[in-house]
Amino acid sequence: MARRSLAPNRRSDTRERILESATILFGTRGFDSVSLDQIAAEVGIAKQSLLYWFASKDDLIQAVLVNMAAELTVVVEAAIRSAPDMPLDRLEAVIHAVFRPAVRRPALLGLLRELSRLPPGAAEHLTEILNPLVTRAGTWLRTEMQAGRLRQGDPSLIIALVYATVAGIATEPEALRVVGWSQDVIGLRKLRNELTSFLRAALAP
Amino acid sequence: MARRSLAPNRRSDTRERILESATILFGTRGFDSVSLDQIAAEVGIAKQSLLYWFASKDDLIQAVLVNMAAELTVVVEAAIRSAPDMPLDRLEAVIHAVFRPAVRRPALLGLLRELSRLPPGAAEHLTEILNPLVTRAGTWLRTEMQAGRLRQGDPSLIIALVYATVAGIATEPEALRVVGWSQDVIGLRKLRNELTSFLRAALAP
DNA sequence: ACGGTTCTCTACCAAATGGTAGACAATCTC
DNA sequence: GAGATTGTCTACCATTTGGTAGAGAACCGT
Repeated sequence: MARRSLAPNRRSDTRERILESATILFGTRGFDSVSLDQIAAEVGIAKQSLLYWFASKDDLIQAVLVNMAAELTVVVEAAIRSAPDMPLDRLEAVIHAVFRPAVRRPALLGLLRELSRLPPGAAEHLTEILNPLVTRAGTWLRTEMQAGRLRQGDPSLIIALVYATVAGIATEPEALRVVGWSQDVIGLRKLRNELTSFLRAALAP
Repeated sequence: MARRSLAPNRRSDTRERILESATILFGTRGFDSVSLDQIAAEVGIAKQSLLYWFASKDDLIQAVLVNMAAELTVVVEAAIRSAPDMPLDRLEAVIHAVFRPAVRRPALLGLLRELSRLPPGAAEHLTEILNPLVTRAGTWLRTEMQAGRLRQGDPSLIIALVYATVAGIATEPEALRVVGWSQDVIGLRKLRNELTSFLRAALAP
């Protein structure tokens, strides 16, 4: 076995490799559908090595979720900071920023969806992490609405609607396949443009 | 056991009770996360009685999916037929019709989402059933766009976007909870109104 | 009344699952 | 160089899973 010949110690990156594989598998197939053996096989280690880094499957799930939340917030915050001031343009910038990682790594938003399936309380930690982002978006929407630069509406529900649209598009390739969409470069650009047009129209005053 | 005292024969409705429980469980928690034992327990029968009606778990899944597709098409077709002629009003009528079953039985749209998780090919049958509905919606959108009564865009992707929005809202109570939404009568009405406003704005010319 | 059909059940089973115990080797500390 | 630490592994284990075999009760047609 190739791995055997490597020095096993010395600051192994095993933990991160496990997180990466687990993110993809959990995000695309769901927590219950993916076994520790599968993840270990994907990484190329024994299950017990995995359990050395994460004491239990629940531990691994938590770590994967925290990781994903951090990654998402980084992407979104960066996009917000370097975005133009007009709300619709800013929205489009964020979508542009999120679109590539979202479509190329559907697991990220897929994990967010999996939250509903976690035993109640297990997602508390996550919502705490994501809450600042959500409340910031809420107040921002509110002020822009009052300034007449966005359509009037309930900011909280608007957030949920935008999220549902983006997450749905990113995580349900099957639905896109049914309507005859092709996942190539052209298709991706068309999809992104249609998504931004859709949301611009939905939010324009 | 109470059930024991009933006559076991005589046109039992066991099959439908199994389908109903399986729909709810599969739709809300996913296929892999629900065991036959759980479904049987929910129905109040032994697992082997379940396996008498459905030869395997895959059989049960297929039956549940076909059932769901039929139910959805009935609701949608009925709403379309008894709807006004202007496209935005018609859309709103369909949403009104779908909204109650969708939110009160998230399992229906949840099942649709689960399709992505099925082994490739297992969903073929379903897409065949739903395809007529999708293509009809596509041609309808196209003609309305040409008549200038809807915003221009790619009809197929518009369908996917609308579906993503509705399905996401209906199947992710967790996301709504995060933005502080409450699932009571008032909340439901507010959500429905916001959803229709959102989609009207997104599709208006 | 009685043989076949329908329906539900108990008793198992092999495979997969999450997890424990502990051996063993490379490395670090001193 | 000795001993502790770190990281990976093999060998198990109890439980759960989807599924089989087959018994037996209630009903049906004749």
